[in-house]
Amino acid sequence: MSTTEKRHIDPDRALVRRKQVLDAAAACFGRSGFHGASMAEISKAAGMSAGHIYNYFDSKDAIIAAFVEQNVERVSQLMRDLEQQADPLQSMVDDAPRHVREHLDPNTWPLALEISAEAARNPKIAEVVRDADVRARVQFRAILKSSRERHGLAVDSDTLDGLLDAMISLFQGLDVRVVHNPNVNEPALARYMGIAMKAMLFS
Amino acid sequence: MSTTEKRHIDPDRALVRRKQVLDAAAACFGRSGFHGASMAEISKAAGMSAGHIYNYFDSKDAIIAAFVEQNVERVSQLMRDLEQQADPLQSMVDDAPRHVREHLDPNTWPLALEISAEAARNPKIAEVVRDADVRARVQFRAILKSSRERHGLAVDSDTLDGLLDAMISLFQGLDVRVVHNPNVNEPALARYMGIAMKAMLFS
Amino acid sequence: MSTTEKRHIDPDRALVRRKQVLDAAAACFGRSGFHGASMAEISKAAGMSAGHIYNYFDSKDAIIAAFVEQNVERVSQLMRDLEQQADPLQSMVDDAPRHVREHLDPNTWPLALEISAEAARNPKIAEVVRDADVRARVQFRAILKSSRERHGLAVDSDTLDGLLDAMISLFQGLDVRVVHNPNVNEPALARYMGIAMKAMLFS
Amino acid sequence: MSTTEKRHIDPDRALVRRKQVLDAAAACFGRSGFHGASMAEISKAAGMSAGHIYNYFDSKDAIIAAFVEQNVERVSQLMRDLEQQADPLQSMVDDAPRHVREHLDPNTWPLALEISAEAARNPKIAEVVRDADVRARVQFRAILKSSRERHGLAVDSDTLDGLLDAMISLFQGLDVRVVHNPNVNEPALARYMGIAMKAMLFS
DNA sequence: CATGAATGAGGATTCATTCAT
DNA sequence: GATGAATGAATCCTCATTCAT
Repeated sequence: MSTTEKRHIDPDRALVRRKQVLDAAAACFGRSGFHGASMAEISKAAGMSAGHIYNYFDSKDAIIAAFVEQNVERVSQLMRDLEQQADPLQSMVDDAPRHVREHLDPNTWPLALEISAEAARNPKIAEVVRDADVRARVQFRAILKSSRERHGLAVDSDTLDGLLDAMISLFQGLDVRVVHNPNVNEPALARYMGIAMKAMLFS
Repeated sequence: MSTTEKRHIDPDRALVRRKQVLDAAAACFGRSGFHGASMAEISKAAGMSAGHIYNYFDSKDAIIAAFVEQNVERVSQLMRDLEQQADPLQSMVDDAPRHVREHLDPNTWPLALEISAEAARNPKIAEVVRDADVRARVQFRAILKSSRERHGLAVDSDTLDGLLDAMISLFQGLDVRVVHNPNVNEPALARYMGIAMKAMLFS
Repeated sequence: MSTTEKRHIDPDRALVRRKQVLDAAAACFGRSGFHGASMAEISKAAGMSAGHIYNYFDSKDAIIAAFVEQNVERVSQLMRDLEQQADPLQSMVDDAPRHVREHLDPNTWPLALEISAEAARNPKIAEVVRDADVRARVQFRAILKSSRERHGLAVDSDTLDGLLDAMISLFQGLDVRVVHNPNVNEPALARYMGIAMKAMLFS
Repeated sequence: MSTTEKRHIDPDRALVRRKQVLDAAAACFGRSGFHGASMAEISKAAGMSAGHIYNYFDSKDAIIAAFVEQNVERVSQLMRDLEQQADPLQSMVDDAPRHVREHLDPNTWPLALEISAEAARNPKIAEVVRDADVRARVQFRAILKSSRERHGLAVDSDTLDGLLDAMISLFQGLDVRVVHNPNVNEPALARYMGIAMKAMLFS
């Protein structure tokens, strides 16, 4: 998954332009979805002619791919943050409310859903998403392993596999949940999320 | 629940035709997504001319809406099944592996995701989905309430709110998870799902 | 090179429509060239919406290919006519004026040129054109061989090769010539064409 | 002959630049045709920015026109060469094989065809091409006249008209021929070309 | 002189929808 | 009821051309 698509004389300016487009795309994608957002819509939001966008991206699909790549990188950042914690297991439980709040943020979840839905049928996007997932799981697994060892808990492969995916599933479910129930009782939900996490992490 | 779309001479035949279309649509939507599936594709799958479909549905959006409505009803059926159990709380925990398996079935999750993503941007679909969710939560809440009372557990409103959404979130997350990690370790995941559910349901 | 592109319930009507499009295309191609003619232009000339044309042709390129195929078939017809003659060699010489006149017809040559120019860079068209040329040469060669044998002239392979291509070249040159000199002195030209042909055919 | 396109500080440098562009254009036009070659392609081949080309040419059409003009001048050079010969008629016949070889050269004929095809629909190009043709015919006619007089052959206007166009036609046909039959038997063809030329020139 | 970023009109193509039969 | 021919608006994308630097 390439980082720079075209050669430009001034790479900084080009990067700014690419960001402009991706930011505009984020807004449009959130509003209308990948397929609902037209290049015209995106170009207007980016303050740039539609034709010019093609100096920075090969196609609309390339914009979608770049956008997905960018979004998918945020998970790795999360992992790095978690790594810094003294006791990651406890931190996760303690930070549950914050993470819940973030996952319920209406600027985030429509895009997360859109990405997953797209990945479900677009193999190119699926690849991006799955590669990122592999990387994130590797990081997460290492964190869980060392933390659990310190707590004297099991760290066999199956255990880590299950814990890993169950934990992530719990959070990814939030993005879906809020679509179906926008009036979710956040504190109450966070409390139970904490209960579930604690049970899993320390079993 | 907007069922009466058109007037027909023979309502039974009309119903058969509508079902034909919806079944075809299900296949096409699963393969190509709501926007990727064309009316031509659907009409071919339905063994019916494209034009004729418009005798049963006002528009493609109407087909999507009807399809979503139909899909969303399956949750209610689940609730009714659960209601029949002697000890629903324990049944849920015990049945975790089966539910996990079902949610990881590749015939199901792409559509679940597609529906959620569509609901995130199409208000009409959002309404359908949210109405169904309200109804499902009412049913689920009643089941949880009576079961937990029998177990001497708290049944205050906040508790039920949180438990409800956390439980559903956990399962809805599976549909997303499998997209990102198609090689998920199912038994291991099911085990931890069970742990999380048990902790939540009996807290 | 396929003959029927799409399936239609009424093949006759479809054929009429295809012909409509090809006739319109002929006019537009003659006026503006393959690339200069837009689908909008063609559709207007065909009395049919641009979108509808795609029910009969896969793409604009397919229209070009079909058009070329159709044009290229006329040479075979010429060969069949020639075959009927009692003394093909003499007929060719005698009919020189008529053939010259036909090649100078302004409805014909722009398209012949356009086809050759397109074949020079479009491999798909080149194939069509070359296949037709092979077939035409096979027919022409047989005619020349038997006629020359009857006249007691050489019919070795090289002789036929050279005679063949030189004869065709002479006529194909006319299409080019008339572009460069639209005021060509037709009878005078025809006379010298006859001289050249006679010399070649009977050497 | 419209040479003075723009005013430049250093006319020599400008001429060099124009040549750069025309050479690049020749390569691109040969590869992709007039319409297939983009300004971006040409500018890259010319080692010059697309924008800068517009300091030397008013438009892409102006480049095409200049390119055609330049190409079309080569015929005059041929005439001058021919003029130098002791017996031009015999020289033509003798040099037939060389001329055939040159006309079959794949670096030449695609452009000749492209030019003729363009002239068939672009009046501006048609004018350039026809003007050049008039001049070439004047030169050729003078050569033929004096040579034929020396040989005691007819030199009336009609005779020269016919001979002229038939001779040129024969050669222009080669450019077309080779597109349709790339495996042309060159020596055999040259032999028959010689036969035809001899018959015409000395009749 | 020279660049290449930026524009915007125009092109091919798709597709939901209509309607005569 | 049922067809599929027909429409036309909308979409992505290309490219000649301009212009600030």
